Amino acid sequence: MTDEPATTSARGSLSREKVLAAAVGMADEAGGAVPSTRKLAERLGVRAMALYHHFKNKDELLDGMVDLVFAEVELPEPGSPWREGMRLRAGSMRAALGRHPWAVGLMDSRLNAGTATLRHHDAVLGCLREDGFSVAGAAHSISLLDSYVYGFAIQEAALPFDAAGGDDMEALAAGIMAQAAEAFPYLAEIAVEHAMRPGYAYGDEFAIGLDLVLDGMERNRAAW
Amino acid sequence: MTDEPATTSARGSLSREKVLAAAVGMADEAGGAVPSTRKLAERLGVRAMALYHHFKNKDELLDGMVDLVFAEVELPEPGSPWREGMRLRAGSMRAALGRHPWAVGLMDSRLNAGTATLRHHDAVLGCLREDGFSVAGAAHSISLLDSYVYGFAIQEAALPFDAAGGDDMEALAAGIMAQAAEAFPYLAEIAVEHAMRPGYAYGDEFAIGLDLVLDGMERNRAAW
DNA sequence: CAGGAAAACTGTACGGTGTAAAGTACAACC
DNA sequence: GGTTGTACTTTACACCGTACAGTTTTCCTG
Repeated sequence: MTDEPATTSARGSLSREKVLAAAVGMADEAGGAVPSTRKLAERLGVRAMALYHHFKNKDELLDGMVDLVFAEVELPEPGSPWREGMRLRAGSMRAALGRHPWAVGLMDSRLNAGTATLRHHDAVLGCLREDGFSVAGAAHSISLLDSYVYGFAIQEAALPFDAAGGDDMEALAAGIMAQAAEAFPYLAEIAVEHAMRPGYAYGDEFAIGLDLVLDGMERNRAAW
Repeated sequence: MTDEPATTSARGSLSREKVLAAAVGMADEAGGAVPSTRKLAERLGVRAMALYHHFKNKDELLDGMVDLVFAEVELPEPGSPWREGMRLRAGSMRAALGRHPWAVGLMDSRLNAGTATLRHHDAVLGCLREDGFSVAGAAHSISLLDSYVYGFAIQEAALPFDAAGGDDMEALAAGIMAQAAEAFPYLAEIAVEHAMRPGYAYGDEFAIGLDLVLDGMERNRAAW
């Protein structure tokens, strides 16, 4: 008379993939935070320590989650022009990090790259190499592009709640004003004349900076 | 009768500044991690809860630590040419983040900017505005530059131990090779022909990307 | 089919974290 | 002297990751 057929949990109910999917789902719901092992286990109808049968430790779980995010990023099609490829993957990466803001602070710090991560970097590199970039030029380009995309994602994720502009922005600006309006005249200026303007959305800056970077790459491609 | 504090841990031995200085020092020693409230208190010869008399909570302490890092960043001198100013502050910011790697993941996520932080941003903005950038152009430039500098710092901080190149790099490359040498040909190529070459140091990429960005700003300055 | 080994999951526990709440000692002012 | 306020301590709670030692369940072998 084992009392509960209610909450499933057959022996083989768990798996690396299911755990990762649940973890990503919970992190997405929570916004910026990865769930604790106990909460994650509870969601899966299991005790916390059961997770450790599929992951050596939490770090390994985070590695898997990050790899799942990389897997969502669209890669340049083989043979496509480098500029299109780079724009596609940069936009897609930003979108993925927007969907999974908890991943922004994790993408870089993972030491053990998963296969989706490696495939990702290999594809980006390949797109550049096959369209005329030297090895060194591709290295410069990747460093620059990754820095820009990650850095932008971080700043975007740090915005007060959403990047659509509006009341949050005004609240922030009001806070700055309150502290010292005249002490920081240029901050005040940009707040009033730029960030608080009706159609403003910080996200629009992404394409502007990206185009500038891509232009620079184009100009240096031959010399590098 | 102006008695001096005879006992080591006199009543007024603690202060906001001393706590912050100790916290930054401990974080620097530890490398990537901010100390716990208990460890920090122990270092200060005090119990953990004493800290809460000077900071509302740990987040406020982190705000203060980040502001201290911003205070270390050199600002463009008033009236200096924008390109020099931007190069100075970008390099100085990267250096500061190199000295305080624990700050890299914190700079952005702080909601309450301190006065050094506000002064920093105001000075950078001012340098651009006074040298011919429009409000919008300055906004584009700041977004781009900050994204690049933060993003680069993050990637640099995530490198296995130090950015000087050498054995760590080879170990990493060996790991990739072990996983799938021929599956990721471009990764293999760049590892062998670029990253593992004797004089290589990832830090050198910083100036390359920065110059490209500054060139782009120069080119767009009038149009923005 | 028996039985044993391996795999999957649980129970309990430990040392760590941030911090709420209440208590204690001391300084300064009425 | 008494009051009040400040600086600090004590204690406690809820939560975290995870080591370690069970307890099943499954599956392979004889």
